[in-house]
Amino acid sequence: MEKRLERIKKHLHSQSYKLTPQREATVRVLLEHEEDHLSAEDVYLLVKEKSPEIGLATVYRTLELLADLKIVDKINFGDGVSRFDLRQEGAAHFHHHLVCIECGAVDEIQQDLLGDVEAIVERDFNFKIKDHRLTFHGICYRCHDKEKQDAENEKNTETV
Amino acid sequence: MEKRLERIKKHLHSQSYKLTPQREATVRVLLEHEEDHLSAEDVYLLVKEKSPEIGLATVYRTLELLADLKIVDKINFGDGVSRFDLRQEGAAHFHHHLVCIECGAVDEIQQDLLGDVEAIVERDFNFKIKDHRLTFHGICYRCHDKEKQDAENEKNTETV
DNA sequence: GTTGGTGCAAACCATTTGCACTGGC
DNA sequence: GCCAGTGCAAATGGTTTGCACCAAC
Repeated sequence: MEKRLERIKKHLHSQSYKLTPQREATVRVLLEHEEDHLSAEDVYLLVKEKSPEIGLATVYRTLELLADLKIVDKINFGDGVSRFDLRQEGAAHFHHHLVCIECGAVDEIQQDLLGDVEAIVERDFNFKIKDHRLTFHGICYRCHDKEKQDAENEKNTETV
Repeated sequence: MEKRLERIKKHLHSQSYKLTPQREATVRVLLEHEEDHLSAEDVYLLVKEKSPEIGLATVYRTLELLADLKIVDKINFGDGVSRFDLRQEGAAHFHHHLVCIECGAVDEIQQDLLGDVEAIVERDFNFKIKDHRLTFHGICYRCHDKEKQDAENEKNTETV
């Protein structure tokens, strides 16, 4: 954790930005909630728990800065808020998401699935790919299991 | 064109919605600008050219309705506005986009590239896919060509 | 003392909503 | 007459911005 913070600090310095206490607090929250796809507001509230004096605008400015530096990815699942996701270190590309349309859960797929697809796009469309966004919408394994479970329970109730 | 309008009308009727003049005007704009990835505001302005009395809220409500009925797809390229795209008739899935980070142009890929990827996701993550969003960000062939051209011109100027 | 960064409040802007009105069944 | 649909204006809510202030070099 500290190591990644240190690397982000260097990354900022390399572009003549400072890792101020506010920025550090924001980055720490992101590191501690790496799985969570937090919105700016979410980040703000979590930052505030430890550093109450910090302002919402600063969090927004920090997230924007981090996105510019490609330290985080700004993503959008179509629910009116931007979410921020730490990029895997060394990952050339954005990871993918599975959004559950039942419960809203968002799971991540780190593995690169698009190698072949990208080759096709670059060749057939003469398009130089720099990044991509891939999101699947559907039913996650939890809701899937739950549905089965509910069906079971239903059956048991009937037989009582 | 009329045929598609007719089918959309039937689609609305099948869910007990009417194709009012305002809705028809909105759908016509979408049909006439199928390639353009219009924002709600864009649609509104175009609708207004022919039907000045129409209100912005109505356009929003119509677009929302069309999205609910899966007649259009609501998409988001990360620039703060939702865009609306007519779904190809009979297309089970959303088509893909190539967004140019130089000139902002958005091209479409209709062909289905994700068959294999979807199979992997369904199997490995036990995730029932209902829809997907795939967007590539990079340099389009136009900007690519233009850069080459510019380099050429540069060279010619030098030798003059 | 200049400058990058911050906090606050106000501004912004895409989208949604309340409400009175209307036109077709 | 009822009710879906509409237009307008006001409200909403996430995000950005203006500005005074501060802390570090």
